[in-house]
Amino acid sequence: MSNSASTDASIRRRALVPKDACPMAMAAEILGDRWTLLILREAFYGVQRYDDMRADLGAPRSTLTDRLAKLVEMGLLERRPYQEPGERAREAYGLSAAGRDLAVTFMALTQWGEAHALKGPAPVDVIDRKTGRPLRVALVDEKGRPAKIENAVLAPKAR
Amino acid sequence: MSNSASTDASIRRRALVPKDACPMAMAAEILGDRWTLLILREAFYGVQRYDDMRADLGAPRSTLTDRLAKLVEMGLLERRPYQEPGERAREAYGLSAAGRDLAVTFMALTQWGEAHALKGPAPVDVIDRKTGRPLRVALVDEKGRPAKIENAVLAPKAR
DNA sequence: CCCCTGATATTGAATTTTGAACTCAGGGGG
DNA sequence: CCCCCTGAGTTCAAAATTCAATATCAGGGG
Repeated sequence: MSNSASTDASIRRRALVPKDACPMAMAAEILGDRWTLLILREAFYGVQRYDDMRADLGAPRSTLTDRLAKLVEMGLLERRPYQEPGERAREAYGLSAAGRDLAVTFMALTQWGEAHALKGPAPVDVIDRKTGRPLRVALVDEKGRPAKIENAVLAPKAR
Repeated sequence: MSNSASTDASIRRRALVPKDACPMAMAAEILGDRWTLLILREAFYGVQRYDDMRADLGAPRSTLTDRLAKLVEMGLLERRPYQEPGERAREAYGLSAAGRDLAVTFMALTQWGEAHALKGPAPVDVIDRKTGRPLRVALVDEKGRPAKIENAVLAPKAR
């Protein structure tokens, strides 16, 4: 993936889209925090309770509380009341629709992490519940045909 | 995308993979920082010079220096000497192979950002240089056939 | 009443980030 | 020689955030 203006030999280059109008930059402002990413990971694994998240992540209490509140406020997580037998009512945290829409992103991150961080396969697969086949994230064109990342270039939208 | 053990009605749930063995968590440790994401975005837009990045991002100098050094150390960016006419030798920062492998992730993030942050289309497209067709990130099975995220479930790998 | 678990808040120390200023490095020009 | 310039990096102190330890609160049960 490269900028299609790369025939310009100058080393000086500014981003094609200013930060304030760039969806990628805006997403980075929301997601650019370690604990935020780790909490969303927990949510994708189906972990919903504060104490379970804390046990899995080793997050400081006030940091976890803060980030969960922010994720709820931003609309990525939602609070869900629950009550276990013999216990009082509490609230769990589940992915909202906007949060669930990050699934592909988190899968892509996982694929990258397998190659470059863990340097080996993850102990879990994502499979298609209907077909049983393993799934991954890839680049496709508008007809769903596979494409190669090496052929991908950025271009201003036709207007 | 859900955990395939979701037939278990208990609200108590721990992540299927411990944080230390999870490629997603490991990637989050590397990428879970606002400036890091914004700098990588710059790199994907082809921006390589310190001063261009600083102008685009408004990053404090010491923060930009720090993150660039870390990205080089982690192997996502590499330093490239350059010299403009009438100027001295300097160093630019370009994506390494590992950095380029984040392209799909950053495209996925962009797609999410379009829907949930910017709430409209980005002013640029990613297109296939060979076909001219716009490209996007999607879920596919191992034969490249499209799959639906709603059918995606996590499952332990067969062993 | 007490105990328990689980969620949130508080406090102070430690760490990180930031804005402002400074430094350094080469090339060019007078 | 000196000065200027741009660009990259450093330093410093103030501001902000994070973190560990502790405190508080909330219901259910005994």
